Amino acid sequence: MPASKKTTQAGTGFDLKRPATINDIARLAGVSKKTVSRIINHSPLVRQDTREKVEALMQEVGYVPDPLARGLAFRRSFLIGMVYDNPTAQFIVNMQYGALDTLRNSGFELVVHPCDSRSPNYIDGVRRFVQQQKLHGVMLVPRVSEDQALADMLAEIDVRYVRIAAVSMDTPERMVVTHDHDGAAEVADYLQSLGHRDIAMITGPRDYRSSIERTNGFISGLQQRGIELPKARIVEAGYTFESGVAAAEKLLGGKKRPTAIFCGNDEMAAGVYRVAMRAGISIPRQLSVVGYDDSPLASRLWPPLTSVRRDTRDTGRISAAMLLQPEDAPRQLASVRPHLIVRDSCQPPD
Amino acid sequence: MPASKKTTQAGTGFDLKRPATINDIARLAGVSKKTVSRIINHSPLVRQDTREKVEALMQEVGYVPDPLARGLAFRRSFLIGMVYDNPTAQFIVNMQYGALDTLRNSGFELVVHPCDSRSPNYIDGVRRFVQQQKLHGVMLVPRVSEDQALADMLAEIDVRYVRIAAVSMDTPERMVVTHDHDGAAEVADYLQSLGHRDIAMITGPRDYRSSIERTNGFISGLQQRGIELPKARIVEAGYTFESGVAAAEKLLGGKKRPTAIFCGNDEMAAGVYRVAMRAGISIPRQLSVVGYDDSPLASRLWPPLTSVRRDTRDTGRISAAMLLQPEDAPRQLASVRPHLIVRDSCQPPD
DNA sequence: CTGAAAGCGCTTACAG
DNA sequence: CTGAAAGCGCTTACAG
Repeated sequence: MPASKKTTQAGTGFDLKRPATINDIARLAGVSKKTVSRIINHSPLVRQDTREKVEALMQEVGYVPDPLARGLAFRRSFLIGMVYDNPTAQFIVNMQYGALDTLRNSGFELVVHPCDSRSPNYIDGVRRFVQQQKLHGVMLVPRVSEDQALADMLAEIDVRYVRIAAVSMDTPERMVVTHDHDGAAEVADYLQSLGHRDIAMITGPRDYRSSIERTNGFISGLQQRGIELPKARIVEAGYTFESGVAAAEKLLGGKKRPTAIFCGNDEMAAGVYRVAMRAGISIPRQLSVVGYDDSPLASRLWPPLTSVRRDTRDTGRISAAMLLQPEDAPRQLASVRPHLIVRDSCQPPD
Repeated sequence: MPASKKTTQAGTGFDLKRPATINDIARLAGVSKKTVSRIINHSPLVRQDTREKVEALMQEVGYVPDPLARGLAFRRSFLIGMVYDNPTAQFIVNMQYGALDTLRNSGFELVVHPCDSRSPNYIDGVRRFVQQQKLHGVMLVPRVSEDQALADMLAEIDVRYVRIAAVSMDTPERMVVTHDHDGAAEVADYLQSLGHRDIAMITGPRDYRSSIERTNGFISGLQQRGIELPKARIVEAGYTFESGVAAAEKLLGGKKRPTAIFCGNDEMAAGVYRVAMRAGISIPRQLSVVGYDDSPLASRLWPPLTSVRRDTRDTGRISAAMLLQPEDAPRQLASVRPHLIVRDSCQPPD
């Protein structure tokens, strides 16, 4: 079956079986292909009426420039890469949706590249990916976004990138900052306002910047309200459900239990729920719990989990938009702010 | 900063700043570029020693053919598209991981394309995506995989595709079948073996093939064991948590409650948990529950949910592999079989 | 088994 | 503001 074109090409007497090329447009419009090229690339060096005539023709014929040919000539493809190392599924998918929101109808497409940042040569893998595909730009999602060696490599091969991270760690035009410090501080505020004084925290791994920021934000938020978070009340875990279970067992197995626990993400909060359930500790009556991420899991749990929402889709949108901006665009750091979603997992202590 | 090559190119005296091209290889090897091209494309028409010499050189220089140039000449890119319409995040992500498992080091990359199959012109959107990018092939994930109009469009524009679906609905080389009927039948077996007789089901939407197969598989599985599933015990929902809640309220609000409920997916099972929790109905003591998907949610819930696992990552792997096979490869239908994962959400009825 | 010529559909560099 | 020539890095079609 031959490739066929649905578009009616009435008026031009033009009805090829194959897709139109820049040559067809040039011939039909009676201009050189260079002029058509200028119009494709939004060069200002085209007379207004010429531009309009050619654009009308392209519309009518359904002409779209071939990204492979353009990519070959430009020495750069029309692909945006998204590089990440195993965040939760919902986070990845939201980031992809967000990026695609801005890529849609831009002529760019999204190529996904999960990788294992603990593997010794993962940076080489990313380099091959970027260079072979001649990517137009790369989105770096936590936690690979925090790897300075990766960023250095990308700078060295001269490819644009955007890093999504809890705090700024690069030039402004390369950063989207998620302010995890503030999200955690808001939790501190909230728990204090409910009257909690003996509070604990289950943190993510200490080599994740998000984890450091959430921990420090929580500690300093409490401090500002006159509450100390003793070392013994801070347990490090691995951002996973299972590690949350283990951490909760430590915190809830002692003689004196905290009245509230803040978890570095929802998965670990689910671990706290599990332990509380098994131990017959009632949430929120005997124990208040707060998570971070506001994943779907938060509202599936019982009682529904109070959690810090991050607008991941929006983060993806913004990141992709930064990569599409012209090189000489005003360079400013982008921000996405977290905010607390209150559900039923907290109440004042007895 | 100039693009740089890390690879040492000792021995050849070859050390360009730019990546090597087919011309460099040809010149250095003392053969024509056509011969190099033959080697790249694994043509048999090359003498063994020529091949070895050139391949060694390519290795040494770190030469990789430019996919943009190859794509332009072939009139087909080295991109695989994945088209889907809003399944759960974990399902999408696993499918992507699976596809990337087989694409890794193949020279192909994965381009993602979520879409809204209820939108009137979504098929047009997919067509533009496929044609503009000159995709090498397309993976169709449920439920868009069930849309015959979409498949027809792809066949018409002559692009390879693979449909992932509950049953075969296309030529064998275009199908990966997930046998949802059998998965549901296994649940029927299991519940019957526990002694349940008054059983209910919450189904997905009736216009999803997966939903139809799971429902029919469950009904006929029960029938084979001598158990009828009355119409009143079948409630249709929307594969979402909220719709699961609503369906569970219907089933659990009546005078005589079923002793077991099979849900078309885990999200709806979580809805049953929610209603049972609120109504003080104990799972599994007073009510057994089974889900489908074996999502992470299944093991986060309390009690952990018995569910049907589908090997989604494997499905992705197989689907991508089918798209990479040569056109003339043996064409046979691929299968992925579901199986029941027993946890703590079921027990014999009182 | 190997190669010289032409072409894929665009853009860059230069000229006017 | 517009265009003719050369080139991006490959493959196809043809010839030997």
